[in-house]
Order: sequence, then C-alpha cells, then structure tokens
Amino acid sequence: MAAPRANMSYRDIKQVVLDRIHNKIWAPDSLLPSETDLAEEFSSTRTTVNRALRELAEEGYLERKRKAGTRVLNAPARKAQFAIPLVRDEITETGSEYRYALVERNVLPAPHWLSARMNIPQGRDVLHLRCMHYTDNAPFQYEVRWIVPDSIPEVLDADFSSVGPNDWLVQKVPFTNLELSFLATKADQTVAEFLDTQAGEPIFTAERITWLRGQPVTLAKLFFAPGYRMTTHL
Amino acid sequence: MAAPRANMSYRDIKQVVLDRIHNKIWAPDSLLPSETDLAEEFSSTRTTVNRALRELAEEGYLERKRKAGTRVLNAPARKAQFAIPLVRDEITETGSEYRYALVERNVLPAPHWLSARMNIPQGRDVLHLRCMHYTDNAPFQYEVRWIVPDSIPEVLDADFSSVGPNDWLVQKVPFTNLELSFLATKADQTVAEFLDTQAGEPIFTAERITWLRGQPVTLAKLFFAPGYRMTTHL
DNA sequence: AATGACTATTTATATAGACATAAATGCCAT
DNA sequence: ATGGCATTTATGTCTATATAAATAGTCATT
Repeated sequence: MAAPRANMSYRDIKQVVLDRIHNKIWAPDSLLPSETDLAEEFSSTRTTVNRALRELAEEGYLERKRKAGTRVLNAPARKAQFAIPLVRDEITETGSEYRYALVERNVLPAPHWLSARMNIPQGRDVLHLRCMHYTDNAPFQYEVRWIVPDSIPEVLDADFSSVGPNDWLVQKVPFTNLELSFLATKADQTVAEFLDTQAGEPIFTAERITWLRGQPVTLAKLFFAPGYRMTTHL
Repeated sequence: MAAPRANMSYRDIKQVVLDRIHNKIWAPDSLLPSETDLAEEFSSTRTTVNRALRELAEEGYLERKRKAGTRVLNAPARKAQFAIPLVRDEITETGSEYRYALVERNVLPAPHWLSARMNIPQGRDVLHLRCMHYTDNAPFQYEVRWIVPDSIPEVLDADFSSVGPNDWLVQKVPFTNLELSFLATKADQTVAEFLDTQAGEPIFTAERITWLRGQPVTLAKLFFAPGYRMTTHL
C-alpha cells in the first residue's frame, strides 16, 4: 500500500488516490479533500495534485467541479479507449501478410439514404468503391465506401487499384470530425461470398463517417470476417 | 484560421497546432519547433505549450520523445473513447424507463471453458446468473453472468432478484483490471426468445471480464437487442 | 567497424504564486 | 417562503523558474 511521503510525483499521488478509492477510504460519492489540503498532506504543491486528480478524472474515476470539489464516481472507469487502426496496420502488426484488392469503382448520383445520412444534396455525384482486405489470403474485411468529391476533386483521378481508399484519404484529407458506430449485421449474399461464409451469418460491422470542417467527406461500411472481435484492456 | 497572438490558452495553442497539421504547414513525419521556440512564438510559457502538445500526443496526433522532439504522426492513430455505462444509466438517460428481472440463479462447478478463460481451478463452484434488462418494457439486453465467489464470498448471499449483478458488483467490488470485447453473435433459441426476435438473427454482443488484484471476479456476456449500435464521435 | 563515453538538446515534471471562473451558500429585501 | 445579490471557496489555468531524465549526435577508443 503506497503511503504518503515527501517528494511524491503526480504518478505516486494518482496511485495513492486510486488505492484509497479501492480500499473505500474514500467511498463512492464521497468528497475528497481539496487540492490545497492534499498538497499539504503529500508535501507537494497544488499544481502536482491538480495534475493527478485531473488525470484520474479523465480516466473516469473522479468527478470534479469548481467549488463543489472532487467526488469519487460510483461507476468506476467508465471509459474504454479503442485504437482505430488502419486495416493494414492491424494485420501486419500480427506478422501476417496484408493484401488489398479493389472490387468495383463507380461514379454515380448519391442514393437517397446517403444524401440524408451525410447531409449532401440529392443527386450529387459520389464515388462508390467496394474493396477487400485479406490477411494471409484469407478474407479479413469487406469494405463498401462512398466518397463525396466536392471537397477533394482529385479523388476522381486517384488510382484505387493498389492503394486502399483509407490509406489514400488519410494521406490526402485529414478529417476533423468522425462518427464511428459498431453493430452486428446479417451477411447478405454478396458479403457472404467475399468473406467466404454463408448468407445470414452474423457480421461485426463498423460504420465510419468523416467530415472536414463541416463538409462530409466519406462514409465507410466495414464488414469483418466471422470470428472477429474488438478487444480492449484497462 | 487561428493566428498566434498574445495570451493564448493551452486550448488555443492546441487549435493552432491542429490547424497547422491539417493545412500541412507541419506535414506528417515532420518535426515541430521545440517547446521553447513555440512558447516564444505564442508569447506564452513552456508550461502552457507543454500541456497543449502533451494532450495532442495523448489524442494521437503527435509523438514526443526527449531530445528527439515532437513529430507529426502520419496515420492519425486516433483513439476512440467509448463510455461503458451501466445499462440502467444508458436507458434512463434517454428518458426511458428501466426494468430489471432475474431469470435464473445457480451455483455450480465452473465449466471447462470458463475455467480456462478466467484461469480458475477446475470444478470450483461459481455463481451463474441470467438476467434481463428492459427499456419501457421492450427487451434491451440479455445478460449471462458468472461470478467467482472466492474473492467475494458474500456474493452467494446477495439477493439478485431486484438488483442487477453489475449494480451489486460495482458497489461491492471495485475491479482493477478489465477486458472488454465486442463481437457479433448469432441468436440461439434462448437469446432470441428473451430479446423477442428470431433465432439466427445477428446480435451485437459484449464480453466483459474483470479482475481484482489479479484474481478473476466475473465474466459477463451481454446480448443486445437487434438494432443496437454503439456510437462515438470525435 | 563496433563500442563506449561525453555533451547538448529536448521533453518531463516539480515548485511557488497569481488571477480567473464556476457554483454552493448565506444574507437580505421582498 | 422566495428571489436575487454578495460572499466564499474549490477548481481551472497561466506565469516564471528550476531540476531531472532521456537520447541523438559526436568523438574517441578498441
């Protein structure tokens, strides 16, 4: 058990505070001493205590409010962080070989559901791509992507036969906003064939919409091969 | 476009740096000026610049190394934060009514897969619960839970008929480690009946294992009603 | 060519003090 | 009681400065 002593770093203080929360010395919903008091107890300064408490609050252990003080949250660690890896990285990092293939490329007027979803004018031409990502030649992810060329006209001339749209976009268009959803979908015939499974199988699916300064840029539907799971530790 | 001026807060500095990254003034892989130089440019102090850059690094935009300097990451390996709310909160926060029901409670020897998964001795007695969570009386989540009583003997006497196991555990046993996975599963007959759908439907599923100081505490499988999606913005 | 010691630079963190800002609280007039 | 105002207090942030730790780069040594 970490005990207060002189010259504690903000890391030490974080650990002491966490211990006290775990041992119910500071019970859920209870109020911690003020930063000033804690600084004195730890023979530290308010700045250092502040950083420790601020980070614990960011991590979801504490709630802080001016004047009201710092409170222990009863539902601890409510935030999970997931990295959003590029498919290629996700695959190569396990030592497997990554392969990409373009399935289809079209320019066509935005369908109604897309116009509504991304808030773009009806009938505006958009780029529609379908691609596959393989790991050691086994299907890994089937990608259906829509790109609005308005904010990036050069996308229409890009060659997506060897570079995936995500790789290309990441280089060309840094996004400013992102909406990311995860859901379970049922494989239709097309998805099933590309992912080498049966129609009707449950498919872990991600939907990703990005904007650049308020302008919609791209929507991607990512269908993962059966058995995929997204995991995090904390 | 934010332009450097006097008295910039660390937030302002973050924004300016982000803008410059987006406008390729500081291209991917390139090196930023040192904190000292930036502090001078922004008529600020190194402390303030440090906080701005440190946070941008935490958010995945920059990479910082002593002596090596601060570098722009080319693949904004950005991190998505998902709240892991208590089911009850997730429901009541939308203004809907939450209802909980215990379906079944057993004490039985740990099945082999559970022993292996949670690293507990073969045949150790564990508490097995099945529960339902409803929103406005529509099925929301079907929960299958295993609790290892070793580290919390009193769990065997707990009354789970009106309090959900998660609520109970959160109050009693602060966890120290958590593994959280998301995947898509196919509804079996039981799941389908509880979630009011057809067997075979794709089900968004979460698996959650928690430990207390290295001791496994509980494993939960959470089956969400069809249509559920987990969303985050950033 | 490889290894090791040294140095300069950059980030990491701590201290001390000041002012800003939000919000809980109590007091007062109604 | 009730609404509004002033006070108080805890956190939020900035400035200024100092020291520590890591490490890229250099140069000498093997």
